[in-house]
Amino acid sequence: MTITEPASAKDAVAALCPSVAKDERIMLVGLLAETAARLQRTLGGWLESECGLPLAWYEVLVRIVRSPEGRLTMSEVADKTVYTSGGTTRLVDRIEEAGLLQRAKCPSDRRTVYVEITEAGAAALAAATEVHLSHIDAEVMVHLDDAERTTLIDLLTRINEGPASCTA
Amino acid sequence: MTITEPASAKDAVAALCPSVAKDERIMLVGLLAETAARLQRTLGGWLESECGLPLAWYEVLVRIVRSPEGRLTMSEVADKTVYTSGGTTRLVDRIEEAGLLQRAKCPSDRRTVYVEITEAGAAALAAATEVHLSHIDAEVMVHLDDAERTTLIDLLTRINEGPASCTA
DNA sequence: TCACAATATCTGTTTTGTCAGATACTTGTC
DNA sequence: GACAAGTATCTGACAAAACAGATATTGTGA
Repeated sequence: MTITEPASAKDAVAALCPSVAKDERIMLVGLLAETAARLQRTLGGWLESECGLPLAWYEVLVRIVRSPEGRLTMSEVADKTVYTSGGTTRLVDRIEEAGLLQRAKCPSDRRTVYVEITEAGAAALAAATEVHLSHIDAEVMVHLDDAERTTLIDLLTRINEGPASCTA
Repeated sequence: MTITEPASAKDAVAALCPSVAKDERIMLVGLLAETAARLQRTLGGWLESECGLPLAWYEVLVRIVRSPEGRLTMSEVADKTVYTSGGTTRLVDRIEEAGLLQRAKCPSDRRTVYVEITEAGAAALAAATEVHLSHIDAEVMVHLDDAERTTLIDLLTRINEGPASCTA
């Protein structure tokens, strides 16, 4: 009979602590999730309450505008927003129903559906951007100078680019 | 009568492009969301398929182990994981039902509920950590050297710390 | 050309999380 | 001590997203 009865879970935890709790790699992944979630909560809440535009919709509209063709396929929207195909269908359904974007046929491949922004969507995006930027400045940019912002974008871009792209 | 009929939405988009599509601040917020979501998809998928432990559960367990007392209140879990209080109640319900953590009473305040890890939870956490770390190394750390990882943690930590904490 | 694998999107169902409000407890004031 | 205000957690109803599989279309090799 040992003495480990009362706080055995705590002992197990103590054994874990150095390896788990302080590992920078695990901290980084958790911190990334936490930061993104917190920004989505705060910035998204303000954007929606002040503009009536959910942040998820904003992200879709921005990515369409950003694209070279001014339109994306459903698959591209799904990939860029990291939703499943089913989730994308329904998200686009809602935004389309609100009149901010529209589906269009692809003449060369009848499976493909293009997603384009409407005039109302462009107007909503422009109005929301002004509000959004002011909140980003107040909430995020006060913590970063220009060089740090660029660094952060660079590091995140590299993480985001998936499996190591180096060949040699 | 103007000539703006056919591609008027495109014109509106063109007017937006410089200000919206290329603004580093908006890119940063979108990139942060995208990166976090992508990692949750990939790392979370692997963790769950190989260990049966959802990433959201892992994050809760890690934060409990990381805490000085080895336990958190429901409010603290909610704050650290960026869930609502209701969402936290249900998340903790599920993890508790799986036997990986347990609620405990707070003697000094009967409203407060402590959340502690169980032996099974500690074991699951230890097993999952090994798997999780190998995937983090392969998916994330190949893109960053040690200094960059530290920089990234620093920048994210500052963003995460909410409203500017400077006083003068 | 026909069968068959691959691709793009959509749908039925279930899980997950939010929101608003309920409940239970504590604290400060009179 | 009683009351109002504040705090911590939980619950009911709803919305959003995942998962698995269906449907339609395209590309490919015998």
